[in-house]
Amino acid sequence: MSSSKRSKPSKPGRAASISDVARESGVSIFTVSAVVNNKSHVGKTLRERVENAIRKLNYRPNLIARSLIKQKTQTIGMIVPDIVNPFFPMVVRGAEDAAQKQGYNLLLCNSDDSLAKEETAIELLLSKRVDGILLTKAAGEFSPALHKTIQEVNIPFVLVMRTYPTLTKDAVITDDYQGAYEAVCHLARSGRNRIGLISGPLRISNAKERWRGFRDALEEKKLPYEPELVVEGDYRIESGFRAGHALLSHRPDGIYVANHLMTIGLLQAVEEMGLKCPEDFGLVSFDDYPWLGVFRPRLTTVELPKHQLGSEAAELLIQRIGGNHGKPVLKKLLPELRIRESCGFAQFVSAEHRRAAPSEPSDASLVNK
Amino acid sequence: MSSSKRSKPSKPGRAASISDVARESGVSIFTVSAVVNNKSHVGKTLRERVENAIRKLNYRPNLIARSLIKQKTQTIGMIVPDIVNPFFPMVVRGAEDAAQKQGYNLLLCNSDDSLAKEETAIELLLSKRVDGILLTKAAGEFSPALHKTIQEVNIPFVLVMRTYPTLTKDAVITDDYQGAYEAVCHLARSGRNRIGLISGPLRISNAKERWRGFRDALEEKKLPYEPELVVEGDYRIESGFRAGHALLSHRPDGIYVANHLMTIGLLQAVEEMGLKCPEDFGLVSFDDYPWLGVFRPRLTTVELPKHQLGSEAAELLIQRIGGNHGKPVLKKLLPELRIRESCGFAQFVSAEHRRAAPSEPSDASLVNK
DNA sequence: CAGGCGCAGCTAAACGTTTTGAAACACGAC
DNA sequence: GTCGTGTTTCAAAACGTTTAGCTGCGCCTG
Repeated sequence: MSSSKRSKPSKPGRAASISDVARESGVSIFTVSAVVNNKSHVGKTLRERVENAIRKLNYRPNLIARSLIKQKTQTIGMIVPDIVNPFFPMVVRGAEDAAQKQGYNLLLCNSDDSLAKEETAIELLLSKRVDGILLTKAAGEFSPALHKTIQEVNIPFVLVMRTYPTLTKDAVITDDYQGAYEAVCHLARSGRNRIGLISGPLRISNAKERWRGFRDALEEKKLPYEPELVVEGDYRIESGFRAGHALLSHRPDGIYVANHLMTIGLLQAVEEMGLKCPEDFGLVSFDDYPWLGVFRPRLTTVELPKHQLGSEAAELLIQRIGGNHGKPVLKKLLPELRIRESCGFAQFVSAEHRRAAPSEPSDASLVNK
Repeated sequence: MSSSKRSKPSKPGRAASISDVARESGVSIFTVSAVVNNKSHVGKTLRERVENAIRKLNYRPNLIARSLIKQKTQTIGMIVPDIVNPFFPMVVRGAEDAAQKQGYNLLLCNSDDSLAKEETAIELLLSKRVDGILLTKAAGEFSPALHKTIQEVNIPFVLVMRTYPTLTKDAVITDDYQGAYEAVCHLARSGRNRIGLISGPLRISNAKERWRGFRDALEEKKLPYEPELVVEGDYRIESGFRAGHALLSHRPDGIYVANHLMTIGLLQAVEEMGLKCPEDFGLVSFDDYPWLGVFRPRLTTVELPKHQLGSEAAELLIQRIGGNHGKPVLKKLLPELRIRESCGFAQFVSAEHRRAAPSEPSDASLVNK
């Protein structure tokens, strides 16, 4: 056709580019671009010529090139300790839903709570020029260099689920203090007075908060704080098992466990030791999951709004990306005590509690939607 | 300094670019690039000058630009139905581990088993020029246009967990026929002879395979195939619950459930109906999870190598990306029957089974090509 | 001292877009 | 005829890299 001046012959194996379309339809690159991003400035006949060429060549705009010039990748990086920990899939899903809705994609990394992996992941995400990062901090402290990088680099971070003291960044977390406080109060209400705690690693912010809530609730209820009834685990099953053995040997009559995985471990220890819940001790755990429906006794738990955690974090991040600068925000989501059988007295306490806080729809309905 | 010819003044808000480093250290862009990718051609003094400048400016190579010219993004797209379905996190993790190890990242999408979302996701990933796509096909058929695109586009696909008949692409799946077959044989061995099935959606390849395994095992064991004992669910909890009610009303003495989520639903139905497992019926479920340790009775399950599924798929994909063209491969991973209590006769059957099939070391060695 | 050969380093083209500034053209108004 | 005013289209620069091809330069060989 009219390819006299510039006849870049369109490399063989490659996908069609904008200039291929331009050549095919005999217009300039500019016009094709205008059609693709449907600006209004293009005349009807040309527009149709271009659209035909696009269909014919199966042209798909190269978003890498677009990212390069627009300095936006429409991608956000998300770093979680381990997607296999059942807590995180719902958080990631929340983030993905929110991101998706606003035209962003999620680049997912697992840190295994290792500082080295975390650092590698952050560096990589920065190099890939993601528009923002959602970070559930690995246990431990940033290296000074990384800390400085994060503070100075121009892309927004939002901390998810775990705060970090010296970082002036947004964070979306659950009110872990409140959750633990309610859990322990519930144990006390159901008549327990030697209450133990299986805690997460205390250098993780939410473990610390849950510990504080535990301690303050004891104090409030005028119950003793017995150090041998507090065991620090690492949020994994095995540590819950070991902690369970250690703790139960002191015969507490109530236990609050700071996450689900450790509860699984604890329950195995309980069985090995031939103890009964709720007869021998009351139990309140954190996090609710659909499969808890088949546990016996039915576990009383403090449910955290996992999906919301992810979606609010992503929304906040995208706001920042959009240029909303301003003071860092700390958003705390409210947990919800779900009273079932593992503390005994279900009927009585449940009724009392229900009066106080009308039940909200469960997010079990969110599974698999 | 020596910026007489080209003094691009380095935009304010932006991250340092390679030309900033070049200007700072008084060398050409080429030299900086050589240092960054440590080619050997750079002299010691210059190399140090450049390295200092890099540190000083906190330079981080822009991988978007690199991707554009290298025509490689070092990113692979992964589409799963729903990361919240507990089956998938481990698969995703397997893929991420393998990808990570070879310098790739994972862009994660959820399709919710919706064809529309699946199509959108694929189109987006193609536009983002990922180097390859890991796809767990949504239930149902590709649109003709999409099917054509996938076949013709130049980037490799690997199907994960679910095959698709008319697509000549690699696939990594589990041997679902074999798994179901073993599950049902185990039920028969433990004395059950009216065995029911709660199946997944039969238009999903693995549900069909599991159904076939079920049917053939019945035949092999000379047991009747009773249509009212076969209920099709959708792999979700709620459908397992409904299917359980329907199925149990016909009083089977054995049930094989095709996935974990439906098992949870079934168990709720079982309780509502006041039935007992394994006394009233034997149960074999698919997929194993840590929390199954607290279910009573302990469930006999067919475990699928989820992590391996993801990692092998990713490795295969990366091979294809690396230019290994060749006939599409179908890789089937072997499932593993884990006998516990939910069929009764645990001791006896377990011993018998062990004699029949001397235990092999791990299922990594059982991969058939 | 000419010729050849590496080597260190440079220039410039390429990757596929968006976007700026301007050209070409038509149409009225003065 | 001149001037403005749009409208439609274009050419070229920019984004931040990699890399092919080239230039000096020093060193060895004869």
